[in-house]
Amino acid sequence: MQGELVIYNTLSRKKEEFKAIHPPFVGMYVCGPTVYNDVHIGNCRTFISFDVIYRYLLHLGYKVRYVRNITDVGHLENDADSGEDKIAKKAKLENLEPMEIVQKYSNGFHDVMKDFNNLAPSIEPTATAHLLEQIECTQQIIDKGFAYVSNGSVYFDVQKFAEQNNYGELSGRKIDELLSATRDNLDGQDDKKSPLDFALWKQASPEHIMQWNSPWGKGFPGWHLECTVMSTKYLGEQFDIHGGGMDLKFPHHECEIAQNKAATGKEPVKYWMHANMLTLNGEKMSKSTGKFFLPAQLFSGDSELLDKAYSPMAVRFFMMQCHYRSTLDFSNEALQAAEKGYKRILIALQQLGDIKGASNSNVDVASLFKRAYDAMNDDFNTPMVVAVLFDAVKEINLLKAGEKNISHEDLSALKKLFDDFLFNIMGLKLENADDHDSALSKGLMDVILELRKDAKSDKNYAMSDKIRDTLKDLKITVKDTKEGAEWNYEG
RNA sequence: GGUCCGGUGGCCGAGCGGCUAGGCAGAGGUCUGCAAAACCUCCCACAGCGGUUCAAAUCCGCUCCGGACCUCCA
Repeated sequence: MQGELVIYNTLSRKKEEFKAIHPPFVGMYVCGPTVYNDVHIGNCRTFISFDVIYRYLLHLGYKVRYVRNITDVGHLENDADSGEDKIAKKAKLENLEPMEIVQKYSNGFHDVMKDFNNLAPSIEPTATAHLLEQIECTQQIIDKGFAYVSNGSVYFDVQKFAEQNNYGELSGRKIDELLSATRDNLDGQDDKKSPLDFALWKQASPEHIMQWNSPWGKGFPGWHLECTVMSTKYLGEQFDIHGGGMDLKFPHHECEIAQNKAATGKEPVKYWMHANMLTLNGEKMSKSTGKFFLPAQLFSGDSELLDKAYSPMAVRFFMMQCHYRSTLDFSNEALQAAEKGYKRILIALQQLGDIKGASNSNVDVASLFKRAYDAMNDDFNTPMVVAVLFDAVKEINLLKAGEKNISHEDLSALKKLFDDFLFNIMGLKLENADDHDSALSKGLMDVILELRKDAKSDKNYAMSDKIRDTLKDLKITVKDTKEGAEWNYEG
């Protein structure tokens, strides 16, 4: 393979060499969305980040089972809240069945994932389809003595668990600190022994629509439980990678570990990975403040905060220019910069097809490959890969200008560099490719450019400029080069 | 309040002890009927103040500023 892959593990707070538990198989679980609303672009960043990770592992030859759940049980705002859950609320608002809400926003989520060219996960389990397993797991934790029944609900006994385990190992929290932080927040938590305890099963009030039978009465599962149950069901009690957004680290992932260890006594996950947030004016995108974009708004430009529309691939490329563990600030200026840069790569790539191989080569393609692999192996450093690709673009332009030579072998290797890293690993794809490549467009453009060429040789520049300007209005750019005129879409 | 991150050139962002990040924007030049593109050159950044070191954007301390989590959240 291509060097050693190193991954930053949140659990150890260090970069660690990646060693699959059962090579060549890799199990990866990523927390998916709760489908009570449209996913916004911040949500998408996490899934794009893990898509790249998934793609790279596949590229390295691993057989990856990628599980990403859909949370279709409506959870409460917090454990003290006894009213409706989010899905039920939304259902009432839109006058739909809760399961219609689930379907509607699941569909929307899938569409958006497709827009961004994310690969589908291997398994996409839903919480409601795993209620039996969740009830079993709850019972198991009760049997082990780490949970208690209280008034029709079941709570995880955090302090009991912490006597023998390090609760807080992932997020770096200490029980005492957590206790002091929540001291003045005790209202409505009478059922719990301690404010730190979290629900495994929650009793449903009669008006609560989404509820199921259980040994403890009618209710619904706690939020953290589904991921514990579905990850171990499909990936085993111990698996390689668990991912999610930074904001899930505590309490969600911490509770998952606790549930797993309480149930099986084993440390469930070898590498915990967390993708950082997308910010807007330096602050996390959030629905409550109204500071966020929906993908649809981004693609249409329909928002006061946007100067124009951006294509899904321009947005994806924009995200590739930042490391997944850093926050990324969203701005028109930054997005436009990414859009232009991406376009430059695509144009160079298109021209790569016209370059002829020579007998000798003074383009060091091997070193470009090495740098790209080194970057990916260093905890998926995509911004570095992008820098390498821009260096490759420069080489292409020099080749085109006849200032460098390349052998046939290196030429196909150079093409492979882009196929591998830009398309297969970073998951970019061509846009408008169909239009540009259609025989009709090509034929028409050939005719038009031929006419323009005639005008030019007659020194009828008024005519040739008119043709160029008119095409410009149609978002087709014509450039005169030594080899004749070239054309491109948009800009 | 507690815990934890981060402050890099006009903008976005890598780097994290010595070696050019990169993109976008800007300036000059080459080329060109003119444009555009491309290429060349320039724009020598690391919040502030101390310290460690032969050497610090990179390590340590303090100060200032921003953010995340501690409740549902990607």
